[in-house]
Amino acid sequence: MEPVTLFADVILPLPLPRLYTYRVPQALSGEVATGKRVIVQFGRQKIYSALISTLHTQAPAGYEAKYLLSVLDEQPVVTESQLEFWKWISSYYMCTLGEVMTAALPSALKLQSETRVLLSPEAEVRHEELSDKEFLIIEALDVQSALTLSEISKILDQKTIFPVVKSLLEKKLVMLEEEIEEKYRPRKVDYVSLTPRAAGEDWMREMFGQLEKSAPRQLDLLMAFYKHTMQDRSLKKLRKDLLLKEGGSAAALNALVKKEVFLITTEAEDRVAVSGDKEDRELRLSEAQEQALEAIRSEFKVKDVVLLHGVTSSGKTEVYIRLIEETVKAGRQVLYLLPEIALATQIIRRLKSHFGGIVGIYHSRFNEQERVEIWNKALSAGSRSDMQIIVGARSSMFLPFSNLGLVIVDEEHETSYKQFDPAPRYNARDAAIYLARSGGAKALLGSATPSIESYYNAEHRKYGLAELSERYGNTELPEIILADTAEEKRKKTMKSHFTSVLLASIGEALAKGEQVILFQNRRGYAPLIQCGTCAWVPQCLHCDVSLTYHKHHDLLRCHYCGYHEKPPSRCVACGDSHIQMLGFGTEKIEDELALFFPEVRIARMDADSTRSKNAYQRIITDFENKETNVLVGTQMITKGLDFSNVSTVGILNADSMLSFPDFRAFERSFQLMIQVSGRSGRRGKRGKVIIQTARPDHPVIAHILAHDYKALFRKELMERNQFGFPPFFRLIEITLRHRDFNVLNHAADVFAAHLKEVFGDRLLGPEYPLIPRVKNYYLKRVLLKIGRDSSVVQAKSIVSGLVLDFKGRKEFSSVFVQVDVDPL
DNA sequence: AGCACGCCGACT
DNA sequence: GTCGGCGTGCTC
Repeated sequence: MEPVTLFADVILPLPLPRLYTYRVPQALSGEVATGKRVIVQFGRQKIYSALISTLHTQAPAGYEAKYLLSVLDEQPVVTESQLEFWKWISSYYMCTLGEVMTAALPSALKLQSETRVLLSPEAEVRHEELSDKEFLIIEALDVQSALTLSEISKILDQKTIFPVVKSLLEKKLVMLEEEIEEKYRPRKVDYVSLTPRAAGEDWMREMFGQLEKSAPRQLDLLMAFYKHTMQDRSLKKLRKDLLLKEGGSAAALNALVKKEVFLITTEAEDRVAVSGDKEDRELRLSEAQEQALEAIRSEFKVKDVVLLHGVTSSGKTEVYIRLIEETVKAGRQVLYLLPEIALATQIIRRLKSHFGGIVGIYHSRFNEQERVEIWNKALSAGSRSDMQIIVGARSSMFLPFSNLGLVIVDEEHETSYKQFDPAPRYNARDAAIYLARSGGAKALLGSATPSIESYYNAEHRKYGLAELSERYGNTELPEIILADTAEEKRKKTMKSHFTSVLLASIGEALAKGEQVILFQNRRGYAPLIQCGTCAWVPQCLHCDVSLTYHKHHDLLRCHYCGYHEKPPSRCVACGDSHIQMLGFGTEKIEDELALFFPEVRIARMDADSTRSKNAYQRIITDFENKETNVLVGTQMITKGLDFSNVSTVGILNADSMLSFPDFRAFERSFQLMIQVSGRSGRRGKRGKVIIQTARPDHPVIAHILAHDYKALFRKELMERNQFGFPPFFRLIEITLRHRDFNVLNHAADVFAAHLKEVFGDRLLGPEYPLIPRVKNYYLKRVLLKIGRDSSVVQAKSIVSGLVLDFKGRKEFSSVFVQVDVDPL
């Protein structure tokens, strides 16, 4: 029978809109399968690892397909249902499958070749025929057998190296090689065991005698080995490094290997081996928690998604643990999503102590090797009890689940669930719901301050709803006190950025040995420095933003591109030396507080102070252990932290949040303030929250005072309906980007005009965003509002078509078009 | 995303 | 004159 030729449509890890078709060589036709990685050549020389999306026998028309070079995997590394999920993300969030693949696969599974230049074996170098540059390369190749293109670029100190390489190729002096290598390497551990010969007692006795006389060090080593294997008879081998640590030298060990006493074997070892120790503490639910749990269970009978609205410190985690337990018992996997994993050590600790070794953690701070191991464990978890529970940040939803039973999205309102850059610009909360549905699993969203969208869905019975309105241990909700900054300014009772009310409360708490959290949603020292005479403000060279002053490094810094410069001693515009600082950030609060309370230990937690790997953990531990008394921080301190001794929380500037120019500003302000407030008061003691504001009668402040989420929800809903925002309308935001201001403006006008033809007044813009220039690119933006009654799918396909058309036009081909579905 | 081809300015 | 800059188009 004539064998049929197979063709594979593959996904390349590149932002390309289509799949590419390769011919499967007969020899590999038994090895290929959907979800396996293959090596392909793409373009003139580059080699990539691509992923097989589909196999078929349809030879492509119009071009000759290249052959696949090899198949990398024995078993698929991506499951069919994952591919399905990838396709959904790519169509819903309007990005390419390659972009999804790039985000989803650990990068150690994505391979790319590097071009290396080698000396040709038949090369006859005649130096007089070489240019200086060619000579430099040949000379370097004498020392080093191969050079990468970037190394050559360094040697020549120039970017364009191809002409030189090309000329060397033509002279047949060098050749090119594409090097690709598997990045994942299992960790190897050496073990020491006895050779079969050494197991015989007579032989061994003789050996002892010999060693005693001539090689005491070797004898010591042998004795150390015996000490362990005697203690535990089942032990046949010892880790080499541990054995050597007990005082043996490598030389002695090698000698014993040579004498055929010891045998060294190498085994692969897990990096992410999880300890199985769990504390089996019995989990006791309060009556309220039991009721919530029951509500969730009964809602799950009729709904796939349930929203758990539980006030701060109502003990949502215990409810989650129960549900996880039930799912695991039923033999299914659980995905527990957290907005930012680095901030969730407390929750992980609790899960680990309850479930032990079946909890796997996956997040961006793990190294590549560890991520591949977790990936592989999850792949095989269907059959084993490994990694039944995965805790992770948004990227963990891309792991290969085979039998997902429950997805928990904790703090579902958090904006960090949305990936902004690069594509795929997905919202992990929404994608998780799709993931759960498609796998027949349930999804549980939890929050003390649900997003308006989720609560709306719950009210309209799209989701089920469960409530937990009582704090655990019956602690009362904190007392909220308003401190009117406008009034205190008038009465001159304010000290810098602190009202007398706040200062008094801080002093009171500290005197009682209690801890204080201060929240200021702005990092740095002063967001603005300004010339007192001419109002000149230093700006970033690459972005249209003013620079923020950071006192610690004495630098003005751009929070968009990282540009920084020394602060000027006099005004650059008028030469006056009267430079003022306006506004304040966490750094300044920390500084000033030290003046009012010189004996108090203050810690600061923001993006600047947690840059190093363990800084975050250290700050938390110090605060937990009461090494520090006051914690000053940005929104970072609102996420998933439980402290038992905090009695007082201060919100330094509520107004800056409320006046943020965005339709979600009120929702976001409410969420942030309620969440920080929730950090105060524990163990039966009522906490206290001081909100500093110049607008004490602001409606959002009133909702916070009353702890009334539903009132905020109603009010917001009315506004959203009136102005055409989610949940009534879906948004698609399209940003155009170009180096040239005029090109950008023209492009934006043309682009918007096209969209307007179709969408009419549902299209807003083009407008400059808040920051109209970032990293030397000018930006312009249009916003598309799609009503609930019209088809989003259709709208998206129209937009995609227009974008493609637009990109095809020569004058605009250099304009970057970025589409963001459901932007935040 | 790379990477090659092709068209214009500052230098041997 | 060419070298080397970057804009444009293609990759199965």
